[in-house]
Amino acid sequence: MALVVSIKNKDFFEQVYQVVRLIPSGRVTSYGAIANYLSIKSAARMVGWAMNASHVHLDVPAHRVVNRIGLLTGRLHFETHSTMQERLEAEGIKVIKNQVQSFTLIFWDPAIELKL
DNA sequence: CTAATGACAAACT
DNA sequence: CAGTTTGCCATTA
Repeated sequence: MALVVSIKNKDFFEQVYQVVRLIPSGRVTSYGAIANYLSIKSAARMVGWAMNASHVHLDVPAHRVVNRIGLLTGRLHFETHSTMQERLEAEGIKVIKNQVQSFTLIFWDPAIELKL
């Protein structure tokens, strides 16, 4: 299409999508954790950027990705401002005021879960 | 190439 | 403790 975004950027985004797809149901992770796993720890913003483009990648459960304190900062980018929370609650994750409850308990760190 | 932006994060005031 | 500033790095204009 017209918005095929240049040509090669996929490389970076694909890695982000791959990790996000591996997030188990009922678990969440943070942008920074994913960035860290991809060896770009200081570029957590890039992960969020990839999520923004993930709208065409329906396999990417972007709702399981929140910021470092478990806040659903990306909810505004979903279909509605409540889609993200509803999907999380559908997986058994309690969300109050856009904040994931027991965040540290359901936090899924790829650097740890996917380590060799 | 320069400047601006962004679904973050850590440091600072 | 809440709000502001800076760093980070890829993408876009």
